[in-house]
Amino acid sequence: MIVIDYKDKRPIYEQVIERIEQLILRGILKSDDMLPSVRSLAMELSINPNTIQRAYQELERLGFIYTVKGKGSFISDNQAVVTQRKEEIQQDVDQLVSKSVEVGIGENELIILIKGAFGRVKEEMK
Amino acid sequence: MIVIDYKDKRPIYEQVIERIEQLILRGILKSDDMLPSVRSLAMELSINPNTIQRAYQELERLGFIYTVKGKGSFISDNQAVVTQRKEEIQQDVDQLVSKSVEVGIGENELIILIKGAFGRVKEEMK
Amino acid sequence: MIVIDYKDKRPIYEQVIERIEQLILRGILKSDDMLPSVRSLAMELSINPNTIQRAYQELERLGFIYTVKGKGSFISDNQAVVTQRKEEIQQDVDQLVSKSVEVGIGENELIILIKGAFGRVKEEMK
Amino acid sequence: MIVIDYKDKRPIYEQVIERIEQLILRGILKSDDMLPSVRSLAMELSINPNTIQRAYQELERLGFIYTVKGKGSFISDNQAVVTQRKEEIQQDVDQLVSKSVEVGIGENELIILIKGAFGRVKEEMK
DNA sequence: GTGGTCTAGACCACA
DNA sequence: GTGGTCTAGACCACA
Repeated sequence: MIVIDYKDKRPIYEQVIERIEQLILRGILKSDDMLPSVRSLAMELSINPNTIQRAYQELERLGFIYTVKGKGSFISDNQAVVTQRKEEIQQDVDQLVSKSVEVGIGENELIILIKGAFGRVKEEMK
Repeated sequence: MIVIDYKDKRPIYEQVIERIEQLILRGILKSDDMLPSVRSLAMELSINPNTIQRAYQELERLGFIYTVKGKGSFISDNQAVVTQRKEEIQQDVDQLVSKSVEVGIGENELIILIKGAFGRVKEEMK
Repeated sequence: MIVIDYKDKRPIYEQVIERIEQLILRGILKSDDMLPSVRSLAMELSINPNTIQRAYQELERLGFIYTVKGKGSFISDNQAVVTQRKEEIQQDVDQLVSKSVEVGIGENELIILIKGAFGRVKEEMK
Repeated sequence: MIVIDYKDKRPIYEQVIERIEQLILRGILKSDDMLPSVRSLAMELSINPNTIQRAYQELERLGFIYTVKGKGSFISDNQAVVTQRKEEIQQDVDQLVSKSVEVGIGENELIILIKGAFGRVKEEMK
């Protein structure tokens, strides 16, 4: 389920986090589902256990998973990811608008770009 | 004109690049204007000349400035920055839309967020 | 495998880049092979790690290697080097022909020079 | 007659040398023609007299001009430039062939590229 | 004066 | 262990 792209510039632990968030978003991992153990996932992906450990710690800090000593790590609440992502999107929108204004792209022009991008996504889904 | 933010996580050389791009975008630096010399800017910002050197070399690679050995560095074409930024915006839009679709934000909802952000920008400018 | 020629006027980092490109071209370094670490290669060649670092970063920018933080640098695609070299050759040919025309060397005369050079290369290979 | 391109990466003195060589090759400057004085050319091009001085010294070293104290600098022999350029071309050909062999471009393929480039030059001249 | 390259060595994030 | 950034300072070519 989780794939590491070594040609991706981001650190591996970030990729692991994002992939797990995606699996939660898509409903593949649901509340109270158990995650693979640090060791088994590290083995499966052929990466250092420390890296998985770090990813899990970060996911716990974000409130997306919880850990029960001696039992393992579990998905805490799939809604939390949605909430956090929505906040990120709000920030992305603000940055995008600032950047657009800087180069003279106005509200209407940007909306056209947005509509175009949605059109493409819909095409792909067919 | 150029300010370094030590709380910013990005490397100093990247901040320098971005600040100079901004000065070009805003028309404060125009074609064939001479940039401060590597050494003088390093002194002014109290950072190492190598760091400025790296920023300038990157700006040259991007085509935003050109360098004449023994003379200095000069703004090459302020239009080049606009063009590159517009390409970045196109990419940002695509990413934003993908991310929105993932959490169930549709076209209309996203456009409302965009309009809101533009409204805020206009308020600030007043 | 990599040799620095201190009599060569070109900077060391450029020589390192070219040598690595050659090793890729000759198939000695293949896709996903790990390059020596910045530090170890620096030690081996008795040059500063920063200089190797610069060479590797340039190779990454050119798309010939990719880097995974904390893991190392790897050959990305040996075909990319061939493609880029072929573009260079096209440019070299154009320049050579312009230069030849300037001194009155025509098509047939230049082709004779080319054939002579190929003859010599074949001799060397025997 | 002489134009400096500040966006050219080569040092200014080299550009001056090349431009003068070109004027000789094209027969615009002929044997014993007087060159402009160091000072007047520096003024005309708005560059440092040291730079012109260096270019003239280099041209003298190459045997393309000669200097008479108190009189000025003169074209020595327009044939000398042709001879030197032909030697350069021989070297360029050797390098080009080596580079071609490295990427698997053979004699026939390279000749086709050469013919193509000559075709383009002829087109331009029409 | 200007930029370009390089050394020596430090500290950081990441695996 | 790995690469990434930065400092301090030297020496070079060029104008």
